[in-house]
Amino acid sequence: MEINQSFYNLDIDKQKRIIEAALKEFAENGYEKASTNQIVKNAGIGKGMLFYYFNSKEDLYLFLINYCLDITMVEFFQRIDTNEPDFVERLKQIAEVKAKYHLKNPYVLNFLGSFILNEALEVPKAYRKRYEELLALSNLKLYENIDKTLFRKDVDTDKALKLIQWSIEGYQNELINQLKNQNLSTINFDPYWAEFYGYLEVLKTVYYQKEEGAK
Amino acid sequence: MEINQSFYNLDIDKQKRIIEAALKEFAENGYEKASTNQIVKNAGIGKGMLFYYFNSKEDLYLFLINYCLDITMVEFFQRIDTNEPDFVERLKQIAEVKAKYHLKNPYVLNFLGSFILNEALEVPKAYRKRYEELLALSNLKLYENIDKTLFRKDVDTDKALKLIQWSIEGYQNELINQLKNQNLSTINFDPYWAEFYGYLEVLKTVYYQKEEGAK
Amino acid sequence: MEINQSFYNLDIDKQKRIIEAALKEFAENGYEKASTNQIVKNAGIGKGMLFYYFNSKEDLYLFLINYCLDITMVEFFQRIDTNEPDFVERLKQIAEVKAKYHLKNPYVLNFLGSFILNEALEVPKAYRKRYEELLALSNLKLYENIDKTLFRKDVDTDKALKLIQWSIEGYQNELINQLKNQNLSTINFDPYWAEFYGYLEVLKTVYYQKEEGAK
Amino acid sequence: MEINQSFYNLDIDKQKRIIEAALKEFAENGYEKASTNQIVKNAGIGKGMLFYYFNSKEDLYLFLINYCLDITMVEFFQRIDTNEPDFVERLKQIAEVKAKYHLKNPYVLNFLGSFILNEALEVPKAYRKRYEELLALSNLKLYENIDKTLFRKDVDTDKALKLIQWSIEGYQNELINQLKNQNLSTINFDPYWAEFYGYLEVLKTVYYQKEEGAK
DNA sequence: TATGAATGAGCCTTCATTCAT
DNA sequence: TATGAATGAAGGCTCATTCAT
Repeated sequence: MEINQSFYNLDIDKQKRIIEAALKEFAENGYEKASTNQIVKNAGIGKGMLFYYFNSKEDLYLFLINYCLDITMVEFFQRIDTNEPDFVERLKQIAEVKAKYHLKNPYVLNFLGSFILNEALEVPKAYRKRYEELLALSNLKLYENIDKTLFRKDVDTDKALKLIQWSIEGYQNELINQLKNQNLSTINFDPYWAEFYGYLEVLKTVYYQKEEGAK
Repeated sequence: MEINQSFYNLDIDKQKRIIEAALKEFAENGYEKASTNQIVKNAGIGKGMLFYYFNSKEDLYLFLINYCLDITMVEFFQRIDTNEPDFVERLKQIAEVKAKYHLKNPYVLNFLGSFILNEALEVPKAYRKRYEELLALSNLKLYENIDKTLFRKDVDTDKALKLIQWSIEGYQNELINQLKNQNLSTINFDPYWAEFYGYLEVLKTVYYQKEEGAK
Repeated sequence: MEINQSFYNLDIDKQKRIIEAALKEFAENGYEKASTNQIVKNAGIGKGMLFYYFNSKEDLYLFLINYCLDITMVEFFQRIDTNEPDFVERLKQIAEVKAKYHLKNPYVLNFLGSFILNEALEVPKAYRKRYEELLALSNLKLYENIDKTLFRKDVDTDKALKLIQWSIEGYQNELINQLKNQNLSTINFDPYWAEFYGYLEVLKTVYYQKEEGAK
Repeated sequence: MEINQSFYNLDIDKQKRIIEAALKEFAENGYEKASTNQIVKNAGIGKGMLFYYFNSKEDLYLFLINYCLDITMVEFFQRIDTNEPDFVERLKQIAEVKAKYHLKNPYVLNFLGSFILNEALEVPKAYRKRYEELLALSNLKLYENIDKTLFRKDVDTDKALKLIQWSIEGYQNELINQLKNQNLSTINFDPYWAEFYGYLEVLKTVYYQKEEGAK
């Protein structure tokens, strides 16, 4: 279950090469179809070393889950600034952090996505738990310190928060779907951000109170 | 490409057992990892029969796509009544139809989901096309004959429609996630419907105009 | 080991259809690769009947050996006229009988050929023995009543007989090889016969004594 | 298409065991029916190694074709001395070379024979071509530098050459047939050579001119 | 008799894992 | 440490044979 310490004694570069090769292979093919042969070939190491470092394909997979959760924690959640009390603005900020994180770690999100869907492998409870803790943290980051007085009074604010969140997730999913088969590095994202901000304005208009001073 | 007619001569029950076993295996494991051995074991038929009926794993998969698209057409799309002009009410109706369809055909939706994601198998264009036709029909069923005058004038109505749709999809996904590992037949869905209707009311409140006569 | 008598109660036509289908399949593919499915399809009978008549693929094969040996006896050996005392003329006659027999029973010779080569199946001794009896008969037909005085005195006549026989077999094999992939029914055999007769004349010239009376 | 270099790093003995096992299996059963299971069992190697070395059954087969053509070139054709102008002596010499080659490489000739007959596998043109080049070389080695003045004038010399060649092939085939099921290493071939030389003398007597000086 | 659906052993091939070097 | 050769279980699929109808 534990990986061999000697892995950490490798060049950082070699570690990275191995991890990226594995993430890529798992993200693109899923757990079962992923080939350890392909991984060692792409990583440029001998077949035996993969199993020396990680014992088994399964342990490698579990290691990667932890790795991705760590990365996500550091490069995503810790960068979310919870001082912004405006919920829609908060979501906007999160979207921006997420975009950077995704560009920097292209396989991580896909890998985590495939991990959630994966039912082929019996993932130990501990890993699911860590993931759920991250989800909980996600909620905290999302709702902590939000100024609910901005919302109109004639609807339940918690419901409103959820509806807004879902709207935004829906937009992002649709975008991901559209861009799925394109080369991300060649895309000009500006129009998408503009469109996104347009939607955010609508959300503010319908869910927030009319601004007093504005009148 | 064509399946063996003798399959249709089987007990309806046996046909169902085979189809369900295959849908389940594919939905849970994806095309490549799905094991025909597992399917025959779960279906309780001999090893050779699967290939006698369906020639190959691939043809079985394509058969299932068609089967699921047919089911979905008949038991989902054809039951949506487009006479209802109120968008939120329309969504409510669709949710109800979808719930029945899902309870009756528990693996179909999962399978179709896995089919969309599948990159392992080169699915013939015709199948993708049928699926896209269904998606187009879906839009028709969703937006056809909707009364846009119900919406408030200070936001773009098309944006509003999208935001509402995403909200509702978000709610449904969250629900599915929560209920994923429970035995559906033992659940009392009433509280969930109540919660759902609550959300719909909020959407009406925020996105629709104040009703004239009400004042 | 014995085939089911009911086979003989079938229409002669149906019997023929089955036998020809089986001979063709075995001759073209060899014992192992021959498909009983293909045989029943070509014969136009149900899968079960083949095994009802012949018990097993192996027994069918053995039946066909006997059948071909019988045919060969009747349509080949019995038609060779051993009154011709001139060895080369005898061989010429045999070649003509063989050609007719081959045209009438296109698969029989190929099948017998494949039977001799076959080491995949342990053919019972009895069948090999019958085949060897036929070979013995072949020798009889070939050498019986031959006028050895025609041969020159300075070489061993038995050796000469063998050498002549091999020469002719060599010619025939080469011809078969050349014609292998052509449609026999479209070939004009006359030039080949002329060439063959040319070789026979050479054989007479070199192996026979100078004719007395001719001088 | 290329075989794994590691095959060549094996003990020569192990290489031989594998090659011989494969040649035997293919020669005796043909391409389709030959079982890779049988080959690995006879070669005493693990199931996966055959595919590690040779990728596929087909590539193994193609490798063997090349291997046999190489062997035949080196151990058969290159040893034929075309300085001997006497055709019968040439054939005698060829027979001796062939015998050595056959004893040293018992399965090669059988395998090549089965390769020619093989219709199951679409053998790449290059292989057929190499084989045909060998056949062409064979003709060269057979007829090059032959002194045709030795032959009697009253028959066509080319016909005579063919008839002689067929006679000798016939003798060899008959011999092979007779010895087929015996253990070659225990046979004393001397009497067969004596018999063979006897036949050669007859051929000289009948096809050559009477020697001038002898009279 | 006659059919063809049903079975399961065996086919070639892949791949995670082990181990000699 | 590091390699990659070696193993064998499992994969999809075929096919002679049996059996319910």
